[in-house]
Amino acid sequence: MRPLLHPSLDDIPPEAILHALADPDRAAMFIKIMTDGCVGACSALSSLGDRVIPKSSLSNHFKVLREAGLIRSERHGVEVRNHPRCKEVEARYPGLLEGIINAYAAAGRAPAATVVEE
Amino acid sequence: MRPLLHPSLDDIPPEAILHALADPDRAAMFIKIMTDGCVGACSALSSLGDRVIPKSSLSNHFKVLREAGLIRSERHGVEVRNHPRCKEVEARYPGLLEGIINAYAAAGRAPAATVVEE
DNA sequence: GCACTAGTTCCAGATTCCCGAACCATGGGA
DNA sequence: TCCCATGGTTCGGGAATCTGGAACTAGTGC
Repeated sequence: MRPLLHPSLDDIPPEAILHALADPDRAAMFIKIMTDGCVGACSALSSLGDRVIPKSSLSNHFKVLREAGLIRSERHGVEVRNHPRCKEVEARYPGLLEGIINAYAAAGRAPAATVVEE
Repeated sequence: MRPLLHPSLDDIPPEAILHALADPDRAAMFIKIMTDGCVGACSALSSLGDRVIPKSSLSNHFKVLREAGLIRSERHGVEVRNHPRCKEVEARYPGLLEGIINAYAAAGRAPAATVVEE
């Protein structure tokens, strides 16, 4: 089990964030992590509409979000807790997250949410 | 030669725009179209840094941008002119384009530019 | 008609994505 | 202590997507 990577926002190019959030499932996961403040991986499973996302896909989605600097994952015993890194992203790319989250909200796929709070 | 498609912004989900701009080449192309106001496909070829992008790839990139509602392409004789659809995008997804363009600018990959002007 | 330019389409190889199966790590019981 | 359940990761292979060269089309001028 290799350790969880958390690159600095300085090392993350814009396209990594765009690519991570260009997938509706990942975007939904991230929005949930953002609004809830903290989410365990499997807890997210049940909540993404009625579709069931396989564990391996979920795990991979979390990895993509993590390596795009969007979330921070910590192992707590047997489970992993995921926290948003909104403030850091906002500091590096002001307005980016807000624009994206609002876009999903405008498309009726996310609750309208204040972005920068963690 | 099939006709050029220009879907309404209402039919374009946020992920299509994110996906289109998640590619650095496409983003550079779009930023050039945006700042210049209008760009022919082959003119963009020479200007993307020192790398040479094959015509077929360019053509495909333009198609992706077009189908993401980001540009409007018109045939004028032998050449195609591409115009940005910033206003429409902004109306549908406020702040999205600005966030993305500023992010590329913050990463030193685009000139800082005012977004909504066409 | 012919040649030239601008761009598109086709297709095959490379790359990436998806997800089931197998695996690992931790925290309880019995 | 040994086992098992839980929560997650890794592996591997088929599907889907991306890339770019070659061939093609469409317009323009001679």
